[in-house]
Amino acid sequence: MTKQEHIVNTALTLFYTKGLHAVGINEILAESNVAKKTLYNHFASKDELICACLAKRDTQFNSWFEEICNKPLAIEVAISLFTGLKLWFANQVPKLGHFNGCFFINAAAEYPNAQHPIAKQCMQHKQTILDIILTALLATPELKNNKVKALEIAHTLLTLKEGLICQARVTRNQSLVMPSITLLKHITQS
Amino acid sequence: MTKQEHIVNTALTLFYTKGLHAVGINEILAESNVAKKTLYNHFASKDELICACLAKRDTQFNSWFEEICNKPLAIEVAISLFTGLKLWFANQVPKLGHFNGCFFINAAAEYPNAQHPIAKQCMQHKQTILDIILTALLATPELKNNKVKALEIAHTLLTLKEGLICQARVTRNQSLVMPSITLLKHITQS
DNA sequence: TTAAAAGTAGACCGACTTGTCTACACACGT
DNA sequence: ACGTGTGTAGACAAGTCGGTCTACTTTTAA
Repeated sequence: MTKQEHIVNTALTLFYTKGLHAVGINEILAESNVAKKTLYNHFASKDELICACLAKRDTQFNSWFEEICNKPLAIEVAISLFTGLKLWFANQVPKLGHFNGCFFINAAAEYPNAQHPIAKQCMQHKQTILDIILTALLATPELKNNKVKALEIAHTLLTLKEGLICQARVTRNQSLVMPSITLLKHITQS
Repeated sequence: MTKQEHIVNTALTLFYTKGLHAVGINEILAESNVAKKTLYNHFASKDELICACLAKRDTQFNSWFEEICNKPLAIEVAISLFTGLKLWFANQVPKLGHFNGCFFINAAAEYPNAQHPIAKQCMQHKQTILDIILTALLATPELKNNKVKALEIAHTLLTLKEGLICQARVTRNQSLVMPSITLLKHITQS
């Protein structure tokens, strides 16, 4: 593992669990046992390090999310999504780390200016997630010829996903997934 | 208006638009034209001021939210909720200020420790919102005798609400409400 | 073997943080 | 008229922040 990767890994864990403003450069250095000069050799500023962490989390999360969504039928995509989320909330997805909400929503909350590179990267992540869901839905026989409906369902699934993450994050309650699942059954019946 | 109220109003606006850690005491003082001693006469610490702001936002938001939910039929509660959110996202609800997501979700993102008073207050707010929705649903003829289903729908509506707020916040896209509404129509048909 | 690259440890800088404290001004009820 | 709130203005303390820089050591590749 490169020094650079090691720094990003340590920083990502700290940023994700404590927040962006709450974690200082010195804490990252202490935790990773790296000299300050080394860090600033690889990253021009704290913001740039944060962006690298967002990028890392993006690939990390998306690879898990694509697995989750890769199901042959639309209803299975939805069910798999919710059961996957439930596992994540219960800290049973090691590669995502200890659950602390959506890193990108948390980050966006700390950088409200939409023009800021960090905010832009968070926006980009959400678009990618929508694309993953949409691609999965369009690969199913039910929806491959109905792009309009597929996009509508993808939006709805995304909304439910974000809502569940936020609720699990704030209220620390993991049992909220069930209503969404029964809801889904209603949709697919019609 | 009391000095204390004036300080809370100014602080709330700044905290909501810029984030908790991003706004310092001095900025609040400069913006409100108040002496530092005055502020610390009313609030023992910045954390206590933040808690006062959360409390203020809580009553402010809940009063709007109760209006929104106060509809005779369950389907109208849902529709009113979504159209209300859409208005909020479009900055057409003056009493809620310029839209910047859910203040409590944003705050919780900056204080991940669930034992922290600020985090607790955010949790409490979400419970109150659930209660408001549930009360509104239980007041309708369709659901007044079915508390189980009312609670299930309340949870689903809450999830959709949080999801929409987060999406509107991060992606700055207000047109996401429609899929949720068509979804709702599917439910009520069954 | 040797020169360059990349690492460590940590002093240091200026700006900013929360919070305290002094010195003074004004308003109000007795 | 006077004392007691409550307010203002701002210096100050003590610490943290991101970031730079020096001096030295280790690794790496030609």
